[in-house]
Amino acid sequence: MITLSTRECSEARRLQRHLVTLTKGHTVYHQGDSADCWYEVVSGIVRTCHIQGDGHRQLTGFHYTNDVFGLDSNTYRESAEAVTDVILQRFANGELGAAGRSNGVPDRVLEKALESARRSIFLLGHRTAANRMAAFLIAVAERSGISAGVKLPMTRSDIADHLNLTLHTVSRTISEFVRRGLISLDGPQNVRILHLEGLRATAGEAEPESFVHAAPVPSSWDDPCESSAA
Amino acid sequence: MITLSTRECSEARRLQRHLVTLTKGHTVYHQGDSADCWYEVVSGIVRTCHIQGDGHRQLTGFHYTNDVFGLDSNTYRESAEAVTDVILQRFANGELGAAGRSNGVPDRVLEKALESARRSIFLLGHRTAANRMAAFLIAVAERSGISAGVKLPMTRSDIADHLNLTLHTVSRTISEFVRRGLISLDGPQNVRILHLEGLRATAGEAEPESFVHAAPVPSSWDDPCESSAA
DNA sequence: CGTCTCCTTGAAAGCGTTCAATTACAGTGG
DNA sequence: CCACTGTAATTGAACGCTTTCAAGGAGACG
Repeated sequence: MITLSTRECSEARRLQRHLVTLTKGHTVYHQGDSADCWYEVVSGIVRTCHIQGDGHRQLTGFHYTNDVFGLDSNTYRESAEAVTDVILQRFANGELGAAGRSNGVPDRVLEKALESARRSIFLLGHRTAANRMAAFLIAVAERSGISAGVKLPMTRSDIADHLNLTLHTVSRTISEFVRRGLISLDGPQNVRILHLEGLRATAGEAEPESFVHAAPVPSSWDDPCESSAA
Repeated sequence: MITLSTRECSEARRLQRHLVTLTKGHTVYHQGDSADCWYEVVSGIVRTCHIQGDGHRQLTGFHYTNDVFGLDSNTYRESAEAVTDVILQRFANGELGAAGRSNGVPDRVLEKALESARRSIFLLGHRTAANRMAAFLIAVAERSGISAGVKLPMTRSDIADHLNLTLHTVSRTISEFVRRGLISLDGPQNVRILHLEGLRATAGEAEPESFVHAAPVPSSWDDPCESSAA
C-alpha cells in the first residue's frame, strides 16, 4: 500500500509499525500528549486541531490516504481526530537525539508533511471567504481526482475552523456557489463541480489575462560576491 | 555558525556550498524558477512571497538567522527577497530521484522548514487583526530574545501580506496597541514591549484563568506594566 | 527644497460575525 | 409507523471589524 523507496523501506523496517483502526469521531492523540509516534493514513480522513488558550479551535489540516501527520518534536501541539472511520499506520519515532526527534523519519515523510503544511498556508492566505472556500473545494477535488462528485465528509464547522471562518459563512458561501452555478449539492456532503474554471477564478488562481508575470524586480544577483565555503 | 551533526556534516560535504551576499530589496530567486538550491540565513532577514493568479501577494514567512528556505520540489512556488542586507549559505539539491528532489537534504533542515511553516499556519489561524498582530509581535520578540526592544525591519505592507490584512489595518492595530499601553514605538521600526502578558492575552494565547479584562478593555492602560492578574 | 517611499489617520462602504430562527435528517423508543 | 430528540445545515437581520477610498505627515535622498 505504502510506496517507499528501497532505502526508505529498510529504514522503516527498524521502526515499530502498527496498524491502528479508529471509528469516526475518535481521537488519535491529544494536544499536549508526548509525541512518540507519527502516522500515515491508510484509509479514511483525519483532522488535526490546535486549541488556543482562549478556546479557539484551529484545524491545521485534513489528512487523506497516504498523508502523514503527528510529526512533532516533543509533545503534540495539535490533537488528531478521525473524521471518518480510519485505518492508520503508526510509526515510532527514533530515540531523541540532541536536536529532539530526528532519526528514523525518512526524508520523504518530512517532505510530505511540509507539503501539507504549505497547502494550509496557501489556503489561509486567500483574502475573502469565497476565495478560501473555492480554493478549498479545488484542493479537495484534486485530491479525490477531479472526476465527477466531491465528498465533504467533514462538517461545516470543521471547514470553517480550517479556513478561519464561521460555519455560517461557510454555509452561505457554498449556497452562493450553488446560486452562481459553480457547483451543485446532493445533500450537504456531496458536491458536484459544474464550472471548475469559475471556481478557479473565484479562488483567485486564474490568470486575468491582463498581466503576464508582474515581476518588475531586477534579478541583479549574478554579480554579488560569491565565495565557496569549506 | 551552522550546527550540524557529524553525519549531516559528511552529507553536507558532498553538496556544493556557497556564501551569497545580497543587499536589501534584492531577489534571491523568483517564483517559477527551477528549484535547484535551498538556503540557510547566515545574517539578515529574508521574506518568501507567493503571488497568486489574481496578483495578490502572500508572504509565507520571514526567515531569520539559521532559518532555511527554498526547499521546493521542482520549481520555486514562492520568490525570496532580502528584507535587510543578508548573507546566505546556498546548498545544491541532490539529483532528482524518482520522487523529485529528496536526497541530500538533512532531516534537521526539513524539520526546521516544517517548524517554520507551522508558525505561519498558527499565525494565520488567529481570528482578528489584533489577535494576529499580537501573535506576530510575540513571535518576532521571541526570535530576537524578548529583552528590551524589538526591531521590525520589514514594512507594514510586508507584515500585512504575512498576516492576511491590509497595511492600514496593521498600522491601526499597532497604534491601538500603543494607545492601550501594550507597546511603545520609537520610529515605525522599533517596538518596545511594555506589557507582554497583555499582548499574550490579546493574541488569545493566555489561559482563560488569567483573563482579567474579559469584557471592555478601556483605554485606562496608560500606566505601564504592573500586576495584571492577582 | 522637491520628490519619493513609507506610515498614519479619517470616513464610508463592504463583508464576515453574531444573534436568532427555521429546516433537514438520523437515531431512538413509543 | 410515527413522534421525539439531538445534531447539522441553512438562512435572515443587525452589528462591527476590516477594507477601501482619500488625505496628510514623517524621513531619506539628491
